[in-house]
Amino acid sequence: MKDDAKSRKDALRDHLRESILTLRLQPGADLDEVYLSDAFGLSRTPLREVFRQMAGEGYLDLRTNRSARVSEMSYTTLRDFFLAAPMIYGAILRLAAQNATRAQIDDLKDAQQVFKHALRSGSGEDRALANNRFHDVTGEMSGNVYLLPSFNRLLIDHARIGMTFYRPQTAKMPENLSEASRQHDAIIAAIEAGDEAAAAQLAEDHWNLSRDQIEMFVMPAALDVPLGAAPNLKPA
Amino acid sequence: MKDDAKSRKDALRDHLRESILTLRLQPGADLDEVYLSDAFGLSRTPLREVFRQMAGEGYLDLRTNRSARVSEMSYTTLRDFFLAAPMIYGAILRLAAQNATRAQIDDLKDAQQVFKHALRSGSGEDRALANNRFHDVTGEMSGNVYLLPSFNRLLIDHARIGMTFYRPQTAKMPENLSEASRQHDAIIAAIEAGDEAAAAQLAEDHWNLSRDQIEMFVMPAALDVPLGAAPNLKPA
DNA sequence: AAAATACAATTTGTATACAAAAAAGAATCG
DNA sequence: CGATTCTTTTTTGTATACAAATTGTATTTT
Repeated sequence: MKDDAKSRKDALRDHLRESILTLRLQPGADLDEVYLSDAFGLSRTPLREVFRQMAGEGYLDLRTNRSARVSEMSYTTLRDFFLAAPMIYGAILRLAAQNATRAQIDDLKDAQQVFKHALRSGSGEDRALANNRFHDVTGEMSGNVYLLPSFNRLLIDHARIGMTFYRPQTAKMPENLSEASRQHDAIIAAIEAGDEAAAAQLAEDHWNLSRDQIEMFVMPAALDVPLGAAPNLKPA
Repeated sequence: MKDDAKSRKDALRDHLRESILTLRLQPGADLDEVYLSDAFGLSRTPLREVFRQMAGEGYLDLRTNRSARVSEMSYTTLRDFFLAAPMIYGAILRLAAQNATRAQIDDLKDAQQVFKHALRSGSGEDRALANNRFHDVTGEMSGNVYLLPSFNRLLIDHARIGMTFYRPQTAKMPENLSEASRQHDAIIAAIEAGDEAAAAQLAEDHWNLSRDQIEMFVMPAALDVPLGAAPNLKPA
């Protein structure tokens, strides 16, 4: 177990990545250079290099003479997200079905095992990270350097959107999640069979499910309370 | 005219960017930190931050304990390029037609003027940079943060591919270039009219033209020399 | 003479010191 | 009081010094 500067940089990167994907660090949050360099045993020089790299990947925003921030999310980005995601992910899964290696398919199955476990017993954070890992592997499978920059950018906000909207407040949530899990299984099968068309279709289905969940959250069923009655806000 | 550290960083960035896009710095070329920091009046710390950022954008490859390199291009990437480019660029132009502002359309027209001028009297480098600028503006118009990472990555290699394959060796080259220029005009018209479908179609046409040029370069017409005769390699 | 090793020179990575800019707080004026 | 200016404190940016790793060269060994 090495503990050199490089592995401490990796530790910082992983920490920031997980914190951002799980919303432990919220969009727009300021990062403290001296605190982080202290906490991870790095001087500010290598720390700032990590910032620059993660800014390029879409995790952070850098502004001159101001602190680094977790990249923002807005309602505009939500719209842009659902415009771009089906197309990019369709292409990614198509290429994955064409190019996936045996080892990558095994990785994907492992990731799905972890995801299923997170569904049963894990927290929302575990679920988001496991889901992120699953899709990340499909990106590796596609192996197209020109699609990956956008895809990886999408995965960041996919995790964050999931953390926002997949909360146990609607009755249909667990149902949606097991449907998502079934879709993962179908994606694995399509890739393993080299079935491009099926893979592309599954990509679209997967986004429609996400969009439904978000619609449910943004536009909940109206409260069933008679006019004039005081809604019981605090259930015993 | 300021000459502070920030503007020197910008100068370095622009220099590297132009050198890479025009192939003055070839794919795989090593970059000398001390030489560059000397030449641009920066210490190595800010210089390395520029490296990290440009690596994130796809201009450079960084390897630990080894010099930074101009990002590689291979025949694999050429294939990946033509798989991804029509889809991404189609989406970009579609969104550009939806969202372009008056000011952006003026920018695009300016860029096209510069491109036309480069066609007539400029060098191949001028042409590549002007073309890059044109497409860059269409990216701005689309305004979709999820598509731009891949699109910008594509534009880097688009310029480099153009520098490689658009050389004055085939008779059809000038013809192809004026066709490209006409397509630019048509793209401007489609965006100005808000005609999404036309814009998307033009994106596809534009890539087909590029692909034709490359095919012509990679698979030239066979030399018309009778069997047994010595081809005249050095024309008087 | 070729391969292997040891040593020197160069280059990359990190820490620290200092300069410059923002933010926060104190004093002044309306 | 509230807004504004000035001063102090904190934070960000850059330069430099040093440590670690890599590359190149000379020497030794077979």
